[in-house]
Amino acid sequence: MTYTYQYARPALTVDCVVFGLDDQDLKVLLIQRKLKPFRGQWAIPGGFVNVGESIDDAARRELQEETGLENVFLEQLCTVGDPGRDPREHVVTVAHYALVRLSDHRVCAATDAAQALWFSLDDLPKLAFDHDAILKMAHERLQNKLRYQPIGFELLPKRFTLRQLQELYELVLDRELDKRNFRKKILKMGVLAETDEIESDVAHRAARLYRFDKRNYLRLTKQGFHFEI
Amino acid sequence: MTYTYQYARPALTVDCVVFGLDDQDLKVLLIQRKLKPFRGQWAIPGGFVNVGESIDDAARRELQEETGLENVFLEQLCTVGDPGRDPREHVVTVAHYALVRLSDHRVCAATDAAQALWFSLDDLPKLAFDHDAILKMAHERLQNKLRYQPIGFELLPKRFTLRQLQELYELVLDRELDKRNFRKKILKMGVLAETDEIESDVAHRAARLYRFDKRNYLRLTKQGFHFEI
DNA sequence: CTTCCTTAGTGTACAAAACACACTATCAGG
DNA sequence: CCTGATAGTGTGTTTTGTACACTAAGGAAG
Repeated sequence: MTYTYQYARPALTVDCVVFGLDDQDLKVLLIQRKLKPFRGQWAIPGGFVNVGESIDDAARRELQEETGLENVFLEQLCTVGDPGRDPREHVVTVAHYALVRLSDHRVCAATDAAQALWFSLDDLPKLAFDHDAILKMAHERLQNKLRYQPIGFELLPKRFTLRQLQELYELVLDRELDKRNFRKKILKMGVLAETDEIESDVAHRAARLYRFDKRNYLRLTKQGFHFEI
Repeated sequence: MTYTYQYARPALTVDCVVFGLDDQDLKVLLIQRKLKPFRGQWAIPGGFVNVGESIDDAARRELQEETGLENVFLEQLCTVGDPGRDPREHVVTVAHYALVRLSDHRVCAATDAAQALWFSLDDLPKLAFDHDAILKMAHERLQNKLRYQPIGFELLPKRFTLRQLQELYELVLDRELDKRNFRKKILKMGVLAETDEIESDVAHRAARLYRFDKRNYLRLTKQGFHFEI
């Protein structure tokens, strides 16, 4: 079965840069390509958009098929379509980025890919296509967006300590933050809810666990509140 | 001549929301469609991406063909591809937004469109496709981006008064700003260069003309400076 | 030439937010 | 019960934001 059109069409794909936080290291999930071109090389997960499928659906489907990930934070990044970026033909891709709780998604099945592995951001292999450029854009977007949108929580367990949250910000923004000022600021916002639990299995005083109070965040946002670290 | 593929492909288009500032009113450039579907209805300019053409090139080409505009500020907005958005078939579009100096581009030729006209944002006609949603997104993006990127200058003449600049911000952000605080803030940034000209043809004291000092802005940015109103 | 009208251009006091900084409390483990 | 490690807390200083009103300049009209 083939499909014929009056004019030539670029192929359309979706790709997804998946970030995860692993014991104080920001990682990216890469897959090893099973098929040509760039067979055997590492790449960010992605694939072709089906006709009749929305862009968002396609991105989630491909992510699921290639890495097993579902129900994650996923957002569009940008669309790149330089004619030479795929050696086969003109392929336009809608790049996305995703944030996952590594604690929830320890294992990564890989049906369409040879394997899927987490890589530290400063120890990346050579990537297929222009995926290094896409990854760089995704990282910059994450750094920017983290400052003025409460998306960092997507990288942490549902319940986290203030220290974990601070370390996340220090890691992604790449600068140290003052502990007291950080706590003051984030607590005053009113977007964190104290839980009645404390952390366990630590060889020192256990810290209180908090959760992101999304309901209250949305309420505040409607009143003109603007999240910012 | 036809083109045949092994799998069905969505069609790929680019669209562009063009903003212009006309004597203290933010306007959008719309074209009246010559062809089906939505023939005769108003739409934002756009068209199909050619194979072998980058997304940015396609957007600029379509903008030129349908409105005559060239060398304008143009940036990607987002990509939408819900299957039902075009009645003919599955069409994915990469939406853009552009900012133009109305003073420089008074006339708007229209080769591919029946006509092109500027509409005030609060007096829009019914739009073809999902262009109302795209336009809304573009407007929100403009409002947000204007605050932390020096893109407002793209809407003003090359040389402008501080009052014009302030009015632009008041208009787009939809709130009043204090004159003295605004001038203090923007001048202290060091991204404006005083020219030796003053405005003419005004029935009151003429104001000094400034220009955006892009070179200095880039220099400051490298040193960690962050533009913000 | 004088007056009127309209906008240009300027500074200060107060409030709020950001920032720098160090000690005591708690808990597990040996 | 001592050690080691992190939790948790407040204050003073600096910087930034905000509110606010008058004089200067120049064209228009008489």
